[in-house]
Amino acid sequence: MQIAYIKELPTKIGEQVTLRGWLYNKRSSGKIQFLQIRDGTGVVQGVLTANRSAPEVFQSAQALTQESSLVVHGIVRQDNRAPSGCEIDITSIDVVHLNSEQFPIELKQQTPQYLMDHRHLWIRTGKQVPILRIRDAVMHAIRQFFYEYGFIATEAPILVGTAVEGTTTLFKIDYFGQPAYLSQSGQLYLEATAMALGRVYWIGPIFRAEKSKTRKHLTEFWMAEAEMAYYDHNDNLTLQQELINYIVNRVIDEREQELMMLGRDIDLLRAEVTLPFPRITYQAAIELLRKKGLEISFGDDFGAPHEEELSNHFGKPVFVELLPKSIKPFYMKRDPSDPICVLAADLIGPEGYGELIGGSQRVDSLDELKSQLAEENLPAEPYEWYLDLRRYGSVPHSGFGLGVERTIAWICGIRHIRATIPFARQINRLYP
RNA sequence: UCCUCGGUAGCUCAAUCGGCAGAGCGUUCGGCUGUUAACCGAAGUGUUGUAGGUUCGAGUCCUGCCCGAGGAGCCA
Repeated sequence: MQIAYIKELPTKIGEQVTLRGWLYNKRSSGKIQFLQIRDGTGVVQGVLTANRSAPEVFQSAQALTQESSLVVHGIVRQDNRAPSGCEIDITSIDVVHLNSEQFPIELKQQTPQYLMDHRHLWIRTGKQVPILRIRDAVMHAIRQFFYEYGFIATEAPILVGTAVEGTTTLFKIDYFGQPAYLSQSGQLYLEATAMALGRVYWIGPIFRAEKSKTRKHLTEFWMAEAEMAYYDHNDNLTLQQELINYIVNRVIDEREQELMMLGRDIDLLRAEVTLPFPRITYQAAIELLRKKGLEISFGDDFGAPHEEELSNHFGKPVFVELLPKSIKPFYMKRDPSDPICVLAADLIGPEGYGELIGGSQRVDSLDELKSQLAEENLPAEPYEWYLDLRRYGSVPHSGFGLGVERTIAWICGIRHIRATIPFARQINRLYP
């Protein structure tokens, strides 16, 4: 008897198969039992009837409890009543582990706190499996995109001695008696690697000790960062929109069933990522927002209502570019035609998912970098290695960072970012 | 750190003006051959977050504290 995964059952109609998984749910009508079996690839309904199944098999099935693990042998049968188009007529069941205690997650509504407290079990149920399968596809699509474009996968350290942007709060740790921090960005290191390898990327964990308490923030999250030698601001934006377009289309191809289980409007998603994405200068965005009655003036950073308004106005991911230097970090290159602004852009996601990407062309001259460090009151010494990149073979270069969890939340159409990662770390959440 | 709302059975919630602590789900038992969060019948389930205060009487009103949710700021 062949071992099969639930996802591939539609191609095995009429065949005898063995499934290895867990009991998701059970419904029984006395002489007929419906067993919802899951194995991580999907859910299928197994059927047992009193007069066709062996009595001992029928009886053992009656004793099964939610989330008990089992190996099921049976024959795949096409059935239009089943959501996946097929069912399995069970011939025998090997119970691997019968749960004697009640499974803590009910297939009903529960509070976010309860579910997050039981995250290790919650991830087995409902929408959590499709979400995590979509996360897998997003991660894979990012790697595939960069691989196809000839980028080199690289790494940046997680333990660092200096802050990248100075402003953001860092997690401080003790490193053999000297202070160290958990990285809030791999960017500076990727700039160095890009000078060695040309075009590089990585997907790595990022740590921010901000006491943010919103649906868009985690204290530990994943960022896909890329850095490209000889790319200018425009090259940067072109690459970014192609990446987003690629990710979304790949996920639709590979995880259409999961998106439908989440009730995602796939046509809308497809329409949102048609190229090119709109581009608006910061200056024009301010004017647009003021025209719409929002309070904001030049030099202000966007708040949530501003992002949402821009997002709704365009109905697509939108680049806001040429932002004031005053609200941006020291490493961004000034716009030669308007030195108040920098050659940077934020990509605001549609449907209110906030900033998906932040990127910029980097300062490439030593003097300029030194003076911008001084402007931010940052000491030069810890950045000497970074300054070296401008002393030896400096070239124009650009890069960006993509927030992986926000991207997943948008693609899934789920409101809160905490469900897009197996174990979210938030201001009041370090367990499980 | 700030603002708003909340904490009652294992879970989700109700409890009118301050007057006997309730229901659904889950669980257990019984019934049902096509259920999709199955359904029907029966049973058990409480330190009302916590510490005080007001009152004949507090889940309900007042104060402090704890915890949570949403949002702000900051950001991806």
